Amino acid sequence: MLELAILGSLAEGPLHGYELRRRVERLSGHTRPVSDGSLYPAINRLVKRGLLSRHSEPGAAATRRHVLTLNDAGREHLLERLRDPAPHEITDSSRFFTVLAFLSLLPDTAGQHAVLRRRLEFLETPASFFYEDERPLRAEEVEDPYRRGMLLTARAVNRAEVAWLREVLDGGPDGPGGSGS
Amino acid sequence: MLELAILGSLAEGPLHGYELRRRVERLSGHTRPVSDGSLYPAINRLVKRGLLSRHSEPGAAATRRHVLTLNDAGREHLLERLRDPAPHEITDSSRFFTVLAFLSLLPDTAGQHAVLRRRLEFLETPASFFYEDERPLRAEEVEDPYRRGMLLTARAVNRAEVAWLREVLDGGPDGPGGSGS
DNA sequence: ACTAACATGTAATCTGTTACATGATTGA
DNA sequence: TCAATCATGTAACAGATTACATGTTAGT
Repeated sequence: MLELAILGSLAEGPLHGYELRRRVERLSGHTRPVSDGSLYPAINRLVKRGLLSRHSEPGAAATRRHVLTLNDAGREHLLERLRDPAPHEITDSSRFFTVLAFLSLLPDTAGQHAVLRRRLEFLETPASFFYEDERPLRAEEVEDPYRRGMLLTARAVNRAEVAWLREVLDGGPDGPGGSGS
Repeated sequence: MLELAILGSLAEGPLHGYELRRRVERLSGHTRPVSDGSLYPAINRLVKRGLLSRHSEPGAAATRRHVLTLNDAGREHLLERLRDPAPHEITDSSRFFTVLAFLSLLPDTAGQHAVLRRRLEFLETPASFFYEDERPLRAEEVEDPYRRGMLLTARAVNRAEVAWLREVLDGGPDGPGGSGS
């Protein structure tokens, strides 16, 4: 996931590691710090795979900087990942949000909407959080007050995201269905 | 985090691994599968640390079962973790929800509310998601439609959880402040 | 002199995933 | 007989964290 965030952040322009870290942290609202020990090895993996180019530059205020550029192979790889996210990138909210942050990079609205539809479908699937033994769980039947809170919060989250997705997909100002699938 | 979920699930009664997996998966609304490769090693770590006791039992329909029991040391460890969660267990929603699922195990309302207050304080802290360069980010100024969606969804989530926390902490039917701190 | 921000890395360790490996019972 | 469910584990690998390690520049 860090790798996707790195590739996406570099799609907007070259950055060096230190600045890249800030961009990636901003994606999570600065709630998930990115450590040196995960950032630099991730960068090196991407360079080794030929997705990023690295060239040195005299540091602005300190040691030499390594400016990272997303090359053609990297851009292609990024677009493929965005176009066809893995199941857990649809299912896990924090991963999905990383995909969403860069979804505009896909050149066609149809491709963007296809991803949003997968998320919507997941959110509307019975059998997850709100379901217990094949039937919907009602807040009143959860005796534990904190588990009730989990349920209420999860419902609110679900409703808000579903409403937004529906609006974008067929109620938005661009007209229903976007470019279609 | 898996370990906390295991300890918490066993606090309600002894279980064998296979059943335990289902309980743990239920906590995430069945959106995060727990693999054998994470479950059994985690159980073994907890047994090795002396937090769980394991005794064999003839399997109901298959191989022998290993019934796991949370022992005194395990219960004590669990209560300590619930009473004083690590920073990222307050900050990271999915981790916080795991804590929340078992928070009722803390014997005093004051201790429970202290944890909820930490979460509330975090959610109300400016400088996270909604903030950019020291000032609140407004949805209208986010040009990217998907990033705008992230912001709107995140706000809705935040509002719902803050409302629930405030209600529990000082507007709930138990009266303001619980047992106080 | 010291601290913060800039700047990049490695090593040990932890936690998790996927794939591999085994084996019994129940129902179609 | 074949698939599903029950039941438990290991091995290889991936990814992240913390701590360690180094070095500059700017401000107090």
